[in-house]
Amino acid sequence: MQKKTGHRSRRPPLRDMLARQIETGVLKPGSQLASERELSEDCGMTRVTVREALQQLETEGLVYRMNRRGWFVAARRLDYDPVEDAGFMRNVSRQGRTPKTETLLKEKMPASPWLASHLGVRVGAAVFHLQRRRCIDERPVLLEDIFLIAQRYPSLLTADLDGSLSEVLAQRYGVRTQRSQIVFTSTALLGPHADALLVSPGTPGLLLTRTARDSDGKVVEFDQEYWRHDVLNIALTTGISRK
Amino acid sequence: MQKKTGHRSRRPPLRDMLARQIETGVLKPGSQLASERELSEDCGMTRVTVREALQQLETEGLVYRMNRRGWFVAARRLDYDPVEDAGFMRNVSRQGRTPKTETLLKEKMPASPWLASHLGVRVGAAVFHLQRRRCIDERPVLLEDIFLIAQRYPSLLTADLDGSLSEVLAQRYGVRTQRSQIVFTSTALLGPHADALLVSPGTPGLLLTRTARDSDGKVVEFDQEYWRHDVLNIALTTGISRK
DNA sequence: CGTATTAACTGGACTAGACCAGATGACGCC
DNA sequence: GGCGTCATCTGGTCTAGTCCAGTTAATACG
Repeated sequence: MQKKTGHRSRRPPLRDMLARQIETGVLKPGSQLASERELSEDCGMTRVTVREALQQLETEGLVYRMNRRGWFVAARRLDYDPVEDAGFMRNVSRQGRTPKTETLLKEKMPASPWLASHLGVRVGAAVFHLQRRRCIDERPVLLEDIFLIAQRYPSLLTADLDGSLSEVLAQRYGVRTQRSQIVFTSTALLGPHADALLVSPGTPGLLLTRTARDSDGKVVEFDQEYWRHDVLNIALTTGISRK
Repeated sequence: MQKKTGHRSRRPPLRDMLARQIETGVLKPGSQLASERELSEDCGMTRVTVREALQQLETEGLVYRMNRRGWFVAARRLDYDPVEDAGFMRNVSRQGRTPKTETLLKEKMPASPWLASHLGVRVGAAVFHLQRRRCIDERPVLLEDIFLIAQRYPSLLTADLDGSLSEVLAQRYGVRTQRSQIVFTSTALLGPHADALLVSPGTPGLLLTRTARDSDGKVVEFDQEYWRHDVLNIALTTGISRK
């Protein structure tokens, strides 16, 4: 009449072993694990079984993989406060890490129906599309697509966009965000997003959608950020009184 | 010199097929998919491959499984605003769904070092521990562990705890939350949490940790909520001006 | 008629291989 | 010294099974 003992036999022995080694610091953040084949030989199990254990640890956020390079121990998560948003660059350096931004794409395009509804313009209106990849300590963690109403920001694409976009908007155009609507959804990273973040398609991820508006309620920017799921803690303080 | 065509062969045909059927409404929310074995025969692939496709859809949040019962199409996600938190019961019914709460456990226990630091009491102090499971439309979506300083709430465990806890605290003890500190972390649902939510261990999940304080800064409650990852959208509006 | 048994499901875990494709570094050629 | 080639790493995908453990519904028994 055993209820918890042994009845699942020895299901997660590799997971537990690695988890322990990571938590006790035997395996250090950023270091590479042994290859799947080595682990399977050492533990006397199939590669399929090893992969299951690793995928488990991946969804726990303890390890991550780089596409055909191997498995690595995950670093400490970044705290992100969507309410008191300090901007990526500032937030990352404040936590003792090294941020980097690459602009992968900047283009002018006509608004699709979906985009038009988010930006509050008519379908087909000219829209700037920026795609940026951001890294922490040289590791890609986030791919973002930013959409702006082209007419509001003449010759925006000639500006340096590797820093803070909101600073550019404020200094060159006098536009300031007053209110942001933010939605977080857990999702999977697929196709191009997975490629750009050096993860394999299907890895868990976090989608942050942000609509920023100025004091007139006009859309300043519409933003979709695809994060690796193991990089971020969303931390916020709700304050003041409420009824 | 094909770059995207065929080079990964026909990798996600089943995933795509099911995703299309779900998005176009051929498969309706809550309905059960064909069994893994059936799918593998129909599509001429191994069960391993079928499972990979299903797991992919699971981390996307399009389908979910119940532990040896089968795979089902996921329902619409719930919007949750941590800032304007209306409470689980009210929030769920407001969105046209049916909430339910079960209290699985209520006990008095001594504070571990970890708990003590979160509650601001000394190690070993008496603490109430409540464990509740909450459902939407009869489906378990959330398991929460609540910890309270026992001394603040005499005979709390005799109260009805299947409703709003904050109402009980307000009405019986005059204690009101003024400020909450909230952290969201994506994680995996393991062991007891997975069992209670009828998911298989290792499924992606969302951990919400909340520390609620009153106007004196004293801890009202400390709370850990394990959510199924596919149930929730975290939606909030950051407002008012900031520099 | 109700209850207990059981058979036919479901997914969960695992073995033992195969071949493909991107990443990397050693090596040799110019 | 610099550059291209190529063998050998890595994980990614897949086949064809096996056995185990809960779930469920049909069935037979009292």
